[in-house]
Formats: sequence, structure tokens, C-alpha cells
Amino acid sequence: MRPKNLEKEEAIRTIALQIIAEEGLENLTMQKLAKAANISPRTIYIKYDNKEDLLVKLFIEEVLGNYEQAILHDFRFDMGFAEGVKKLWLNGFAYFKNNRHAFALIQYGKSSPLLNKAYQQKNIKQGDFFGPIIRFLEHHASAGTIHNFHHDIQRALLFSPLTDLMSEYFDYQERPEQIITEETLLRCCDAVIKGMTK
Amino acid sequence: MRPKNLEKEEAIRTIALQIIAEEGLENLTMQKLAKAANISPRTIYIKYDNKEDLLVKLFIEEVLGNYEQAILHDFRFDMGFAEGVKKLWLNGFAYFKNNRHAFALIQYGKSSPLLNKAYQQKNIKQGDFFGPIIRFLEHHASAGTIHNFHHDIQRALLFSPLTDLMSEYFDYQERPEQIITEETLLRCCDAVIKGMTK
DNA sequence: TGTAAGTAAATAAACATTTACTTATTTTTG
DNA sequence: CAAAAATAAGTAAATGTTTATTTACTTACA
Repeated sequence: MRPKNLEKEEAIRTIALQIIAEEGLENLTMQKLAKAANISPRTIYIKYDNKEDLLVKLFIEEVLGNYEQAILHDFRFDMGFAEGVKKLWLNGFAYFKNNRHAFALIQYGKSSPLLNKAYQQKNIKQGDFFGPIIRFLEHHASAGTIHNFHHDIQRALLFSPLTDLMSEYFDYQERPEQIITEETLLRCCDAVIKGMTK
Repeated sequence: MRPKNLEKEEAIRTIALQIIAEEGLENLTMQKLAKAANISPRTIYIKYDNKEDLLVKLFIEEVLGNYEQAILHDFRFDMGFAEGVKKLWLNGFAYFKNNRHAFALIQYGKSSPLLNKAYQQKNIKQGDFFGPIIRFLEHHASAGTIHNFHHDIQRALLFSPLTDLMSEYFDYQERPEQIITEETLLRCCDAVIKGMTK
């Protein structure tokens, strides 16, 4: 039996992400993807059932999976609050800086009903993505370090500024000067910590 | 000369927003829109040059324009910081609660390159959307009430949690209980205020 | 040599946009 | 002051293109 060509599998994923980031999800077509990856359209269908399957797997396995790994690197749920939040923010910043295309698809996850549904189903099925973060928040809520909100609310307070600042980071990358440096990011992180702390 | 039927213009806009919110931007087609609005496809082209023109005008004029108006209602740049931020958050919450479809398109504005480009051009062309908010932030930064960040950063710290909480609000609307009430929203708002204040 | 991986080309459906025509008004003009 | 001309608004159906997916064939390896 002829073995799978892993380079082609990889090319499908990276070029799909590239097209989505540069031209938008609405401009990704199977034929355009095949051409850009130098393969036949049929080859995509050997690895994915259909377009929806490709997008969902790309989002859940490739992007969210790697993001989860990256953001949890060296993180433990029993860290001090300020220390833990800074670790998460810096991990996230480092990951997104080097994975602009993944960031673009995550942004689509917040608007596209297809990806949003996939995300929610994944969350419901296997407990929660980012389990250690939820334990971290619950731990500090019950210890009285931070205010006692539902963890979906905590997550919004904790991560939404980071995501928005990443958008600004990429916007400013095409301009003469970058306003989002690691230093300003950490000052923003301090503001978020201060706000959440009792 | 036969006069324009304003109901039809209105139908195009509201039904386009509905399709985008319910099925996604990538599933809005001119023929689907025409059918749902009970008009001929040609009628859309009397009012808009093409699909891109429709989407950009919908985003900039219909959605962002109304959002700006709503969020600035009874707001003045020389308000106290906490008072002003609460006003903005409550205005935003009230607007989005009643305009779920508009909220969906605004979310797409953060991912779709087409809408994102349109937004940036608009911002660059006519000064800034939300001018009073920028004056408000600059006023409090120079008065020393809040930390001195670039206003794009301030805007991220100020509004991104609200937007994320709105997403949660709509997600939870289909569940047995709503975790985002005006009360929890105001507690989150207090956290944001506390974080930004010196 | 059997078999899954892969290709090029085809297919049928869906798409944005246009064509050729009809309708409902306003504005002349007889 | 009616009625008919002028005209933009509107329609149904068609156009040519692009789309997701399949078919019929070829290739490379266990």
C-alpha cells in the first residue's frame, strides 16, 4: 500500500490557515486550496470528509489544540494569582506572535456559527478546554483572592483584553511603530489582575 | 418616476443581518437574500453596486453607525471616569441585547478581512469613530485618573470584556439560566474600572 | 501484485450579476 | 385637468462562472 505523504497533509493545513487569514474564511475554496497546496482536490477528500469536516478539524485539533498546549506551558493551577495570569498572558502572546494564521481562525471561531457550534460541542463533550485554568480560577475564587464570578465570566475578564491587544498588535505590524510590546502587554496584564483581585 | 419602496430597502438590510447572524457571513448569498426578502435579485443591485458594497454599507452605516449613536447616548467626555465607563457599558449592553444581529456582524468585523479593511479606512478617513470616548480617555489619562496608554490600548481594556460578556449572554440565552445580568455586568464593569484606575 | 494514495478532468448545483421586460409613479402637454 | 409620455423601480428568467464533490484512471510502495 502506498503510504500517506505527510508533507501534503501538512500543506493542506498550513495553506488553508494562510488563505483564511489573508483572504477570509468566505474565500477559502477547496479548489483554491488544492491549487495553492499543489495537490489534486481529491487528495483533500482522502483526509477529510468534506469542507465542514476540514474546517472543524482545523479549528479544534490544529488550532485550539496547539493553543491550549502553548498557553498552559509551565502553568500550574496552584500558582499565585498574579504569577499565573502573567504566565498565561506571556504564553499566549508568544504563541500568537508566531502563529498569526491560527489567531485569525480563532477570531472566526467567535463569529462563524459553524466553528462556534463545533467549539461549544467540544467544550461540552470532554469537560472543558483549558481545565487547569478553570481550576486555577476556582481555587483563587474560593481562597478569596479574586471576586466570585461564574468561570465563563472570569475567562472573559481574563482573556478578552489579551485577544483584543493581539488584534492591535497585528494591525500595528503594518505601521511604522508597534504600540504593543511585551512591556505594555505586562502593564495591561497588571491592570487586569488588579481589577479581578479583591 | 416610480418611487422607491422603503420597506424593500429595509427588508434587504434586516434580512441580510438575520442571515449573517443565523447562518454566517459565508452563507449569505444574493439569491438567498432576495428570496427571503421577497424581492428580485435585481432589486438589491438597484440599491447596492455589488455584494461587497452591500456588506460594507451594512457594516459601516447600518450597524456601526447605530451602535455609535446608542453607546454615546447621554455620554459626555468630561464625565467622571467610573460614571462614564458605566454609562458606556450600560448603553452597549442595552443596544446589543436588542440588536443581536448587529452584534453578530460587529463580531465578523474583527475577523473578515473585507469588513476589517472597511472599518480601518473609515477610521482613518473621518478621524475616529467614537471621538468622544477617545477625548474621555485622553482627558482622564492627562488628569492622572487612569494609566497612560495609547488610546487603542485603552479601548481594548475598556470594551473587550463587554463584547466577550455579550457573546456569553447570547450563548446563555439558549440555556436554562442566564449568568449575565445587569447586576453581574456592573460588577465586571467595576473590575475594569478598578484595573484601569491609577 | 494488491491496495490505498494520488491525479486530471468531469459533473451538477449554486453563485453573482445581467438581460429583457413590466409596473407605478411624476411630469408634461393637448 | 385628464390622459399619455417619460422614467426609474421592480420582476422573472437567463448568463457565464465558480463551487463542492465525484469519476475514472495512475502511481508507489508493503
